[in-house]
Amino acid sequence: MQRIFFQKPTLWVAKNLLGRTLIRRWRGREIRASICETEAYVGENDLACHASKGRTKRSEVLFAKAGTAYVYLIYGMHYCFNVVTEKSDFPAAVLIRAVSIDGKNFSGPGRVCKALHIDKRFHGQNLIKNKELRFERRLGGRLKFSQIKSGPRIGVEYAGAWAKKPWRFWTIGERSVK
DNA sequence: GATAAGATCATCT
DNA sequence: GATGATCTTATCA
Repeated sequence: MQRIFFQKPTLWVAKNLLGRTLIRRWRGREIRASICETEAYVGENDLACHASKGRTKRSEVLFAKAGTAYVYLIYGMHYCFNVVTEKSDFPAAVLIRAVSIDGKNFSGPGRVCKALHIDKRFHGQNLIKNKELRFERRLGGRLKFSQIKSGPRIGVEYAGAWAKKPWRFWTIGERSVK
């Protein structure tokens, strides 16, 4: 996929990633994961976004070029995989929350990373031309708008009004709620 | 089935 | 020293 895709508005990217395939080359195999749930984190004003505290060592990568991987560890044991969006120096990203592999559902950022063997080695890597981890161009037509649902993001209650924004997107039939 | 607790650490204050 | 963009397991009903 081209960088220009990720340079578009984050909410657009989050929606348009649904139904696309993420391909992970691992030990000579190709793991094909269809994306079924995403979340958008947009800018320093978004209190749920890690960049809301400014440009720090942790959030630095969010300011990088669109198409860069943002991977971090949470709760001491789970990795979360994001793709940086929009223009450089504007901190925004899309979190991959759930994928489907061989018909099996992996819901939750931690499980997605486990299934795809993603860890902090990918942090800061450019995914536009990456052999180990890349997005496939869509094969069929684009997902119908009616197949996409949205709702508030998960686990960000502390973000006040920002927590209520319907910036989580999932495909119908794949909802993975807690 | 539902809810609660425990794990465990990089990053920020 | 506190705290998460969480998941698994245990303990209830």
